[in-house]
Amino acid sequence: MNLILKESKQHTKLPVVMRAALRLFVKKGIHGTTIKDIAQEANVAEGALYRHYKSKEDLAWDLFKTHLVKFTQELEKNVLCLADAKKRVEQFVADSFAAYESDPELYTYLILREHSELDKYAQRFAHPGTLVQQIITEGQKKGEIRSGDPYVLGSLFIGSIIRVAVVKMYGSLKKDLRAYSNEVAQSIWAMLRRTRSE
Amino acid sequence: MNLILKESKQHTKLPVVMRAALRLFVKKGIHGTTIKDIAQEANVAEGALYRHYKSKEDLAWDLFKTHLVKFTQELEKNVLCLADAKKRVEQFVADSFAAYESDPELYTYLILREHSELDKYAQRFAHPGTLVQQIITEGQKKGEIRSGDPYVLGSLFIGSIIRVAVVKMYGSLKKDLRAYSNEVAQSIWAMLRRTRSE
Amino acid sequence: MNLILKESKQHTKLPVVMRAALRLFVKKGIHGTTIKDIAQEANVAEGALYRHYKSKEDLAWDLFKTHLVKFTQELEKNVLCLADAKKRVEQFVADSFAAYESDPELYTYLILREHSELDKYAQRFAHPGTLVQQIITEGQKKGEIRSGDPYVLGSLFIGSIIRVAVVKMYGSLKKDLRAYSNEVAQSIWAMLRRTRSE
Amino acid sequence: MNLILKESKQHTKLPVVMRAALRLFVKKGIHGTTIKDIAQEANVAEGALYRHYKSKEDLAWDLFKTHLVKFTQELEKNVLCLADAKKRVEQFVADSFAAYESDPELYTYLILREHSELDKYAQRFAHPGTLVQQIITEGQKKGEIRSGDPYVLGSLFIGSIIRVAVVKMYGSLKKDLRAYSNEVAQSIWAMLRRTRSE
DNA sequence: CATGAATGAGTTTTCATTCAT
DNA sequence: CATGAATGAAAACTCATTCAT
Repeated sequence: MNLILKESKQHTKLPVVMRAALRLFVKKGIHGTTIKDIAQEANVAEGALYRHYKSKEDLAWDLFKTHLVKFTQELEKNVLCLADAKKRVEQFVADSFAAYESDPELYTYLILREHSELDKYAQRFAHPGTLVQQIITEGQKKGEIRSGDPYVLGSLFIGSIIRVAVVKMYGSLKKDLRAYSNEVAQSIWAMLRRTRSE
Repeated sequence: MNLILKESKQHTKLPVVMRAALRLFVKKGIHGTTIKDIAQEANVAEGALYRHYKSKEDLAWDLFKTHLVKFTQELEKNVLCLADAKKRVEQFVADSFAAYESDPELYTYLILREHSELDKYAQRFAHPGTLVQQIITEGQKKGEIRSGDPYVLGSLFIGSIIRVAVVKMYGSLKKDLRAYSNEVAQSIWAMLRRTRSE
Repeated sequence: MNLILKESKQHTKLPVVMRAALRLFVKKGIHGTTIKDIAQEANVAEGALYRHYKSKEDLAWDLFKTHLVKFTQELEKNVLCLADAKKRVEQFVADSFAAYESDPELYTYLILREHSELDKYAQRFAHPGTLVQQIITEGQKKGEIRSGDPYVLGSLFIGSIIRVAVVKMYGSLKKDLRAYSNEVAQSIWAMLRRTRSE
Repeated sequence: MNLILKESKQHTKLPVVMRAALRLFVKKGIHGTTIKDIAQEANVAEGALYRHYKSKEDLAWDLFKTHLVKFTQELEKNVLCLADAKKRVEQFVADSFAAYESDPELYTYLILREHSELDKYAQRFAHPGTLVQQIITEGQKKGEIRSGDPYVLGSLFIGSIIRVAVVKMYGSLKKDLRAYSNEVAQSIWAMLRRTRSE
């Protein structure tokens, strides 16, 4: 039986080695995690990892890319079918928080790594930031979203979401993130919407 | 002559070794930077670093702690003397962006703090998040800021600021961050302020 | 194949790395021996040592402790079954010299224990000195051994044995130490036994 | 004022740096003691040591040689003027213990180092072992001391003395060593003297 | 296909010694 | 002469990767 690709029982979808690596990457960082650490956590021999991943970096990158791409695609699918900018924001927030709660470890990894070594590679791929830019520029064209540098508006949008997840991760927020979806979406919308004064 | 603690010419205040380490930590990460790298960048021998820092981790942590504490204190000094919540938000944003522009390398380091260890220790020290909590809870008491979980509101507040800086750092924002202070502050305020409907 | 724990051919019982370390520790001292030295002497890579020993100190201490404990246990087994104090002394000396000749390198290491740290730890373990105290106090109770501070008598006992081994080690004694067992035992007994005058 | 050669106040005769080095050498071994350690203990700059000693090894060796030679000469002066073997043994023991008590740190150093790196150099110089050999061979010629390998007899003689000092050093003997002089000398003599049966 | 001991290059760290002040 | 920062060579130690079993 293939020990490496066997799906771990505790969560859906991640092979045991990926799960082990993920847990450790989140806890100690990619560089701070050794192959030996991963092998022990996964109850697998060190050498076995190399049958499936070219290197530790490969594993880290694969884990990052695969799930960021997947998440981005789901987000696009759910968001772009909506016409209304406000609805899009609400959907984006709801999906993001739902994704976080479906696998906090995984999304913590995607979020934390977003500011790091992996970032430079990430630029090449579709990621939620791209979708946010699209929501904003289309919303501005339609007069739903106020004028302003789309990167600034996008930062308020994405920064808010990321930070809520980070604070949850550090334990200051006790409830399931989905409980905050509406409040957060309304707040973000308050920052983005066109006001009378415009 | 003390080569290590001598202030580097290119920026205010940072000793040459700190400056070199900072530059490399931001570019390649703490783990990705070797002692040899730092020594070369600073034009000193490797061993010289150990006269001033117990280890590389010690240097990284010292760099982080010292400046985060300093920044937090300045922020508190400038913000808490203001009574009005809106003014406080404006001052907080303005100071944050001014700080970033005074030394983008340093503030990038403080923001990214890639090393998860740092976060753990960071909990023990005052940091801007604490101040944000204070602004929000005091504002709520005085009826200036809308009700809601202070950690959620704080996340929207701080997340927005951090993200703007990160996006600037990656090059998507071309202007000096101070040019965005007012816009960002107003956006954050739009989201925090008590609305008629309450 | 485990190169480290594989028993070396030249002597009984010691893994090759232990043997190599032992030889070098005796010749050049613990501090004077480098990991590289040991690795070369044992024909393994430097890194290989760390799979089995946490550090050089760990190896040195393990080598010391393991064999001192083992030697002490054998000594106790052979000595305490004898009732007569004189017989016990004879057995102690004979066993000590036999042990030395079975592996002069190893027993030289145990005797020299140059590393003062070792002594500190050594206090926690049973060692031949403890047995000597027992022989003396029991002998005094039974009137076989003269009165006097047991630590003084024990020093005469153990000091004599150690010194004979040291002198042999330095080359001044040519014969196998076992050839001197009887003479040394009788001499020690002459120092310990109760005399008429008491 | 010369800080290095200035005699320390706490004991007679040793310059402060020697005293500091001695204390540390005894506590942590020569290799375990760094120049920085010595400089701190002596309240002197690191570089200052090199004005008086070529190197740390030089200092260690100088400390060893000077005092071992001096002690040996005093011992010879006091012992060789006596004709009687028994008297010589008594004098030897008394002088040895008196020396130890006059400066336990120094004599501990001489004794401990006797089994170590310094030993190989020590062979070139007169040391107490040589005197012991002389006492024994002359005593055998005159029929005062029993026959037997002089190195064996010498080992019993010297080993006993050294061990008593070591045990005192480790704290098991509470009284001043001079209180044991007579007992130890008589014991050694009991073992060396010619018996009727010969 | 799994194992885990061994490798060895790369890193961190130490510290005796030098030397500018 | 004293100082102590700097040097740099030599250690100690780490760990991704390989490979014999």
